[in-house]
Amino acid sequence: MPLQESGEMYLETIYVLSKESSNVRAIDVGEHMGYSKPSVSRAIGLLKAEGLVETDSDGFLKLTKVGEKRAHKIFERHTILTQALISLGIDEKTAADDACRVEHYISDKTFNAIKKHVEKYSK
Amino acid sequence: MPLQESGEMYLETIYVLSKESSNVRAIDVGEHMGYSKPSVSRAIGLLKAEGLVETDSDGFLKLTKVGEKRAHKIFERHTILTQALISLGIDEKTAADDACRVEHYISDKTFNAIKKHVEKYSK
DNA sequence: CATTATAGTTAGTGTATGCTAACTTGTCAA
DNA sequence: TTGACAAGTTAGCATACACTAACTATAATG
Repeated sequence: MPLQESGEMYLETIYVLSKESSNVRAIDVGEHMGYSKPSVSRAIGLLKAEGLVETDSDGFLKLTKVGEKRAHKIFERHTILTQALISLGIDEKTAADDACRVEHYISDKTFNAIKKHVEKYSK
Repeated sequence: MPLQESGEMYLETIYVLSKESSNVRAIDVGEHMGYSKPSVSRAIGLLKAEGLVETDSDGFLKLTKVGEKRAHKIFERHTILTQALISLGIDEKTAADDACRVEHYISDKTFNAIKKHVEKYSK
């Protein structure tokens, strides 16, 4: 099943927090996203049901192989889109905010084209 | 109140259909969007409550001044974004589809930067 | 060991937005 | 005039996703 924007954001957050620390809990996800514990609990339950996230033996959140791949893809969209917007002269904050929404809505075709464009320009 | 994606899409559809014919009814909006009559009825009720749409004496849908302005803005985003994506080499259909989603999520800053970029390139 | 704090879950609410079923209303043709 | 169709509305349902309140379970502290 394709994730909605909401699910993708939770997944991406777990991915980002996992890069900073390998001990990521639901509460950290909630704090980072500004959501309540029950919202996070429910969302992570759905991600687990999709086989994207697991809880390890110490109770920390881990992405599965599939989840990792999925999150990586979303995160790449985020960074490339942000970069693309910055290169158009947009301030970092606005670029990141807009990228964060747009990343969930564009097709692979469009993303790849933007990516190529960014790579060409950054050389 | 800021419209959600849904409301913006209804408004934009009324705007587009109004350019083709001045006799736009709810049923036409529904057919164009692929939505049922009750969904359209409810959505248009909300747009009326926001003062963006009215029914004229013959029962046809008309945008108010404010609604027209709002719709025009959304439609401009749609056309410019589509153009921007096409100029990146994306096929028309994909460009239009992606633009149609993205148009609701980017800030004015970002849109204006993209617009400038498109205008520079098309010269 | 009891108290307390922390993390997580369960239960139930609210909003947005789609749907079907069924009703109303108005027009037009036989 | 009646019958039927088209447009629109009302009522009620489903899903997604946020919330608060309140519970459980686990760990830390005195």
